[in-house]
Amino acid sequence: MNFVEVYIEHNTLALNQTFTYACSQNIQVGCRVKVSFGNKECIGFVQSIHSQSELKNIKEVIEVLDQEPLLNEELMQLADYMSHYYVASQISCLKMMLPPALRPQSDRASIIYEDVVYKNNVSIELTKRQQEIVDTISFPILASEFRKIAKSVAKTLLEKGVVRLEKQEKHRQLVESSTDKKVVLKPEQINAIQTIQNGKESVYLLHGVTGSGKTEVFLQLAQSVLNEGKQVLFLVPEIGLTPMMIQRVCARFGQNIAIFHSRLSDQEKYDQYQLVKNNEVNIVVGTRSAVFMPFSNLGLILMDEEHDNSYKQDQMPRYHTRDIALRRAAYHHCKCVLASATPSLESYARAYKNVYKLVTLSNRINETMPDIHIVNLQTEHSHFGISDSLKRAMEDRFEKNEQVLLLLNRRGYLPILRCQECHEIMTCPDCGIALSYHKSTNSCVCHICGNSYPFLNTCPNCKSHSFFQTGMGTEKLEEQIQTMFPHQKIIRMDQDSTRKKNAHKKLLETFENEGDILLGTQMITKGLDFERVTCVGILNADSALVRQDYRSSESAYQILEQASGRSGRGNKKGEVFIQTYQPEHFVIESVKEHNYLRFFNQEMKYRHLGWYPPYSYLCSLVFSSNKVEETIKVSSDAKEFFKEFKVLGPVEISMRNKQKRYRILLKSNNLEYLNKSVEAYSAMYNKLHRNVKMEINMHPMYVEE
DNA sequence: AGCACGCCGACT
DNA sequence: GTCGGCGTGCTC
Repeated sequence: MNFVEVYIEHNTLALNQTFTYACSQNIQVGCRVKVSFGNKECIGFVQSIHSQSELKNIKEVIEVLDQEPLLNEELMQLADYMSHYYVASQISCLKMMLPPALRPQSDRASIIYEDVVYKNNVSIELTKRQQEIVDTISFPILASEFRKIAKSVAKTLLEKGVVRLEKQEKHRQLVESSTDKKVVLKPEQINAIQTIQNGKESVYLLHGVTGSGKTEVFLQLAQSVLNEGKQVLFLVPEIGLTPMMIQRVCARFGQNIAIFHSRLSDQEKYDQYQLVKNNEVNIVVGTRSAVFMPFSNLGLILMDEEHDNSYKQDQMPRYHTRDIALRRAAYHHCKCVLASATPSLESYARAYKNVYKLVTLSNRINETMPDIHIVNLQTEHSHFGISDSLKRAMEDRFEKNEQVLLLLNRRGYLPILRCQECHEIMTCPDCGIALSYHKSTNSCVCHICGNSYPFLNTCPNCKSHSFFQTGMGTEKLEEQIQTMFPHQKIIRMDQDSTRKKNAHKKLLETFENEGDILLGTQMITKGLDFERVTCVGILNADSALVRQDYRSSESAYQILEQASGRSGRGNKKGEVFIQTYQPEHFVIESVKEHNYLRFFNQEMKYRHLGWYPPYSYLCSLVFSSNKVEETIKVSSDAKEFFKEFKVLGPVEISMRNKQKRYRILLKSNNLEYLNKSVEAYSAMYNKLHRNVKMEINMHPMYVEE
């Protein structure tokens, strides 16, 4: 009889311990089991196996769900590391390692099968038509395809036993074939490739300006690792935002690829996961969850746009893909290349200190950086949010049959609904923040929780019917630009217009073929590469600068620099117009000069003064409950507990779910001690207070919330 | 987390 | 007199 230590599938830190069950069958660590827990049945995950146990009243495992372990040694260890490092429950980390279809909560993978037609090796008299069909088809073939071709004959052929049906796991084809463009490398690119290939260092920061040909460097590095018979992991931020990157990787490596991202269905994720597990592919391209793929022989990790915030998960476990990637690279003794035109301060600081090896691509392939014009909105006239100089530039582009990109980082029609009578703002009942008006759905939408309410054109406070028309989002901008340029084709890209699957791709294709203006939110700043785009307009550069967050300058710089980088990527020189009320801001000036180092040095001074990362480690604790006094009390107690650290707060932050929230922020330069303290507090806390929820975020990307 | 047990107020 | 509120304790 074996005794197994099992994590119970309940995503709570209060239950972050193993329970012992007896098991008479053969079982291995990393398998799922069905057990009775309390008075109900639960799925558990086997963490360890022992031959004896001190406990009495041990129940027996009801059923062993997996014959082979779902996770290997490496991934089991990784889950354990994550759980401690991010102070998350073990089971939540274990779940992250698996595609949804295999996660402990689901009993069995709901694997979809499909019918496949095989030809039998028999000789039977056939009619001319039947023979013709059998000859033209190349077997095996999908049953649906077979029926399409054979039509009425299909049934007969089956009955006669000429062909047979077999069930097979359905594997969807995600890789699209496209043609690879051959590229001649610039000396700078060759140098970068050689530095990385010949280097002894394990982590590289590839700082390449936008349009410097980072992708080709990736592809060449990948190729040489593949030639050694090893696997490559290629991480990208949001898959929808980097369709061009995917296309190029597919074009180069064809069928050898698995693609993994959040927009796949559970079944598709399972398929792609199996491709890796069964060693059927050697390259994985994917977003942050792809970092947990079951590699057996990893040879290289490439992380594109390493600064991107979508690499940090904002639900338990709140991991950062970069941390995991570095750890996996260390385990597999392989190199990890972090790349960006606008590296995160953390990474660049490490490269500065030679913890990472810095590799720089400072020239564009076409040798010309776009000209940046700063438009001072304090002095220059603007109409519909477009300044005169930007308007002139746009008219000029349309005459030359070139394209324009407009960035407005705010979706919807009106960002705020303020009543003209009582000046009341319509707010989200759950989050307490202003609702945006969306004209397309005639509704008020909360951009935090996503809830939407029908717009009744009546102020809930004073029943008036008139609202101020101040500010604008992408919907309104689209409308107004269309009146300004009635003959131009405008494509709007934001969360609302890209909700459907593949909407991204379709919009971008339409823009490339027949569009004149692409307007959108942040999502148009990433990874787009259109030769005819020679003008980029950033309409509200200030909105990014004014956020109350220690990282706001950094993300503002990233957005502005990345957006600028979309201009003039082809043969023609590009221009960028940045509209701002603070033209002298150091972020704006650094972007104007294309001077990352200036931005870096200045921002590092501010971080040093405020003792923020990379000079310190942060941990945010957010408390919430429906009892305000108790929440305040608990958060103050927490501050007392952490009195050896620097603690900011408690401060009230925006509501969630109708509940007020209070946050404290811990700062320390001793990561290990901070981590141990938070873990100890968490273990204690979950037994103590159950009516006040605490959310732990180690190394948060935002603290303003 | 989810459920049972247990002790107090407002109801047929 | 009971129904049901949620504080507390436990789950191998």
